[in-house]
Amino acid sequence: MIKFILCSNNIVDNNYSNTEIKIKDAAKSLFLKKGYSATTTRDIARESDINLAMLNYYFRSKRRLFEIIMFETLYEFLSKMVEVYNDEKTSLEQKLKLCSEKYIDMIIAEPLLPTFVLNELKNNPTSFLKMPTTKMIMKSNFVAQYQDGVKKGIYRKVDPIHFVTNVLSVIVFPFMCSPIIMKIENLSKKDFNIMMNERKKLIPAWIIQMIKK
Amino acid sequence: MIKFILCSNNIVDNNYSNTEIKIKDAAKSLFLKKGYSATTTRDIARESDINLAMLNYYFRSKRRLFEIIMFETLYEFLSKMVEVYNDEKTSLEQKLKLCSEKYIDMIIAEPLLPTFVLNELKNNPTSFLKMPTTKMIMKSNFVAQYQDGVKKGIYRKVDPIHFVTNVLSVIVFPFMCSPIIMKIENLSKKDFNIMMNERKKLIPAWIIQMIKK
DNA sequence: ATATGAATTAAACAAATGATTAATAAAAAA
DNA sequence: TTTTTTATTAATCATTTGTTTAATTCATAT
Repeated sequence: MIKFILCSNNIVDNNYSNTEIKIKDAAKSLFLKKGYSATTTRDIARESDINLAMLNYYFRSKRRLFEIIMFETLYEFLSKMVEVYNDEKTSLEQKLKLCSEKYIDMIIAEPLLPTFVLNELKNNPTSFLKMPTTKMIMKSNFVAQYQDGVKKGIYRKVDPIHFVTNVLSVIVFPFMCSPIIMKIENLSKKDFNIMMNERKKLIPAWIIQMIKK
Repeated sequence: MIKFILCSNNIVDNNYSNTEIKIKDAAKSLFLKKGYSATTTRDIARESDINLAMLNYYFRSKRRLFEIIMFETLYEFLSKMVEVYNDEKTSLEQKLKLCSEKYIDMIIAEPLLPTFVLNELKNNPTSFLKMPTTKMIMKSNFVAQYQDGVKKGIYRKVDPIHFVTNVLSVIVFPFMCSPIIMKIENLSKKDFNIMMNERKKLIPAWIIQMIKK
């Protein structure tokens, strides 16, 4: 029998088996590290310490297992993002600070995620299409507050998509370059994370300077 | 007999055969589109319209073919980058304008390159290690000019690695998000490129605002 | 024209891979 | 307990994949 769950650390009622989680956790780890094609079903079976046949028993195929993991990962990630963007109580500047902190923490916890997602997305943009949260970003309180600032003459006017793109760029891209940055600056993984943590304070200031008149 | 050449559009003396180029061009296109693992030798043979055995005849293995292509691609890309950074005649602000224009043009011409490189790099950082140009960026005229501006009190002081990272982030990252941006903004590929071309002018201004006191 | 080496081809090989099967063990329901 | 459903296992299948081989064609130099 095949069952569906959102993710291993989920609140929803779970009567799923233990091996099902073991498979998903191992598969997610391997997919993130090596990508879809380079990960074999035997890799997953070995890593999760289950019998190879169990993968097909629970998930029917490697492709389906991948799609479930991709969906859940995206959903979890985007949900957390939208959360900050839509907080009614915080100002734009507070949001910038909050999302820098939160996103950097999130990516430090799962540094392979951005490259993985953007890479797999390129071949199969449909996964993202299904995400309800995707389009919400441009209609978020965050964007509204920026546009409000433009109206009031506080901020320079520019298409909000540029604004949002810039914020995400300076937050996410450095992680995708981590191998390069670590190499040219001779940093350990720990050093690199310190550098990223520095950026939590720097990024909000940079963005404000970028948009302030 | 196996011969080595830098790239198909190279100046160096070429007595390489036609099929060798055909293989490399097809392989590069496929590797960029699907990644190393998802690309099969038969894919490459079909795309380049050569016999499967010719791949091993000229390049000995898929892995070696990939590494040659990766090296050449990186070399070409980084060379062009360093070129702008080290121009003695231009000011920092001019360099910002020039590199925005040049890099955006480069990536529009080969939009899959950044994601491909950063993704494959994650598994195999050695390819980048071999690049002589990598470390040069931090010792470039570009960085020196920024630090000079800091000394003169014109620019805010921050570790140059942050400065360089930010510039590259706002230039490159949007391309890596192109599927997402196109989706949430309902853009065609053409529209997206128009948006990227807009950024050629915007980015230098943003960066200056970011660093100027 | 002929001989020699390079280029090309079709066929095949061995290993890897996604998936299935049939038998067995464990758990749940009767 | 017995029966029935669910979970697990080892073995196997059919393709796919990277690579090689042996034969053949092509080009060039003698």
